[in-house]
Amino acid sequence: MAERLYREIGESIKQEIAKSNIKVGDKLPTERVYAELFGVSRTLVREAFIMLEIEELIEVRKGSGSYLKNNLSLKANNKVSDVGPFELLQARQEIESSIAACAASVITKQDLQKLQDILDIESAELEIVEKANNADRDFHLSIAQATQNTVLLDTATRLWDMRDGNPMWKKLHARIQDTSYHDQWLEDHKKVLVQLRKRNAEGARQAMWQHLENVKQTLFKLSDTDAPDFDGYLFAQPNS
Amino acid sequence: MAERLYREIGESIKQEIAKSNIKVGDKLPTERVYAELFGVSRTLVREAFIMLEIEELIEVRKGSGSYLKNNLSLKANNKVSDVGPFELLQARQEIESSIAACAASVITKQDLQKLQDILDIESAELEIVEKANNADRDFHLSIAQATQNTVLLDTATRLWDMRDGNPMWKKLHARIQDTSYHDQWLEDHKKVLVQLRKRNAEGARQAMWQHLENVKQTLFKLSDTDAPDFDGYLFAQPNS
DNA sequence: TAAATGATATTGGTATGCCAATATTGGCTT
DNA sequence: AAGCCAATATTGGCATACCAATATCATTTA
Repeated sequence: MAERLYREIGESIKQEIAKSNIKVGDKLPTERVYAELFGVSRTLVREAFIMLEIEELIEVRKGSGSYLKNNLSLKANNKVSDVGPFELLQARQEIESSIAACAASVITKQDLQKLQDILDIESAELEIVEKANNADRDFHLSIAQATQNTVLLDTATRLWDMRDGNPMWKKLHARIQDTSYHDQWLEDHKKVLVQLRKRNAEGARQAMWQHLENVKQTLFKLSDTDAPDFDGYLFAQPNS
Repeated sequence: MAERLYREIGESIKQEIAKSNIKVGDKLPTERVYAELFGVSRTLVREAFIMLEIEELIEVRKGSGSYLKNNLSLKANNKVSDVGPFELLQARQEIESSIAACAASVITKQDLQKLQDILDIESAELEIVEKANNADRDFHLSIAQATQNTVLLDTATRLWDMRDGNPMWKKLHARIQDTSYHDQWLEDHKKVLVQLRKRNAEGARQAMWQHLENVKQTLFKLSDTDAPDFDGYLFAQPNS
């Protein structure tokens, strides 16, 4: 529980909008109306409106009212949890290796230093799962950031959000924590950094590709040997 | 102006966090502290916190406090309209060429036929801008679909939504409609399809890369010659 | 001494009230 | 009758005050 109330109100408002026949550009009921409708204070409705505003669903104009900005049906709430870990890994292998190649040619000394720092943390905190995980994510996303292309960073972030929000992945990854595969991956990361230092685009692409190939193989073995409950998530197996 | 104050406060708080040495997981100063610091009411700070919470930057716990959830520096600006056309094209070049390579090895006969049909439409309706545009999108997204990887399709769709929702891109693209660059691009598309038919991954990658390179060059010329208002959107130029 | 407990402080949660910007209305002028 | 303008209503913006959950700490008790 402990869901924040403004989120609930926000979702309720979305439903109300969906039920009504409000079109894009139309004016919404006022904050006061929703407040009375839901039996809460206007403050809460206002907070919910802020949420919808940030989601670019509505536009708020002082003294005038609030207006529907985007079509609610295009929300495209991708069921993150429906994506299999291997399908996601396959996509990451394609995209992140390209990102690594792209980063290699434009990466700055500061970025390289930052990556080195992250690797230091990673090797120091290797046994603390939480920390190692964060360092892992930081390493990959920092490379995306080094491309100086916000779209690439945005895309990579999205892929990692998919991973972290995926229950299947958590289940799979939980099995690894005892083993020492993190060592292997740390070595992979180092190899990637070496290529980035050399500003070798194809080398970086290859190193990142191999790294994610290793991750795929590792997880595949684990899911294959003692996890029959991953059937149906294997359609995008390694080396497809 | 008319910027909503809570956004300003939110950005200020981000700066404060950046200046401080608060790490992920650490507790942030309380709402009251920020309120006094900025000389505003706690309500506003609270609204700013909601914004940061939705951005998944912080986590708010009742009675306890607010905590840094994600690394501030890795947060991408998801403001679609803020992304320059060339930055987006650069990302598409990286990602879509990888997608083409991936598709080449798993593409089905049906997919190939579908692509052929789209190209037929494209060449038939070449002069009808709207139709040509749709066919263009269909061609690219169908390739993504051919990978049989929903994450890749989702990513590609996202990139095209960014394009179509971008006012700058519309402005740029409007200049093309009179010219016959679509011919060139149709030829590019045909070359991509040839490589896909051969199931030549590297060939498909190269063809798609070259296609988007051509698009970049074309748009770059146009923006360079008679569109001084695209300054600031060119930081991700071709061949960076 | 250490664990349990209850009082107190801290912190986010919610409601109410007034302010400022905008929209609407009604009367006046032409 | 049409258009302008002022009075008024509507609506979101912001601040203050009090509530509830959590944390902290002093006291008690085994």
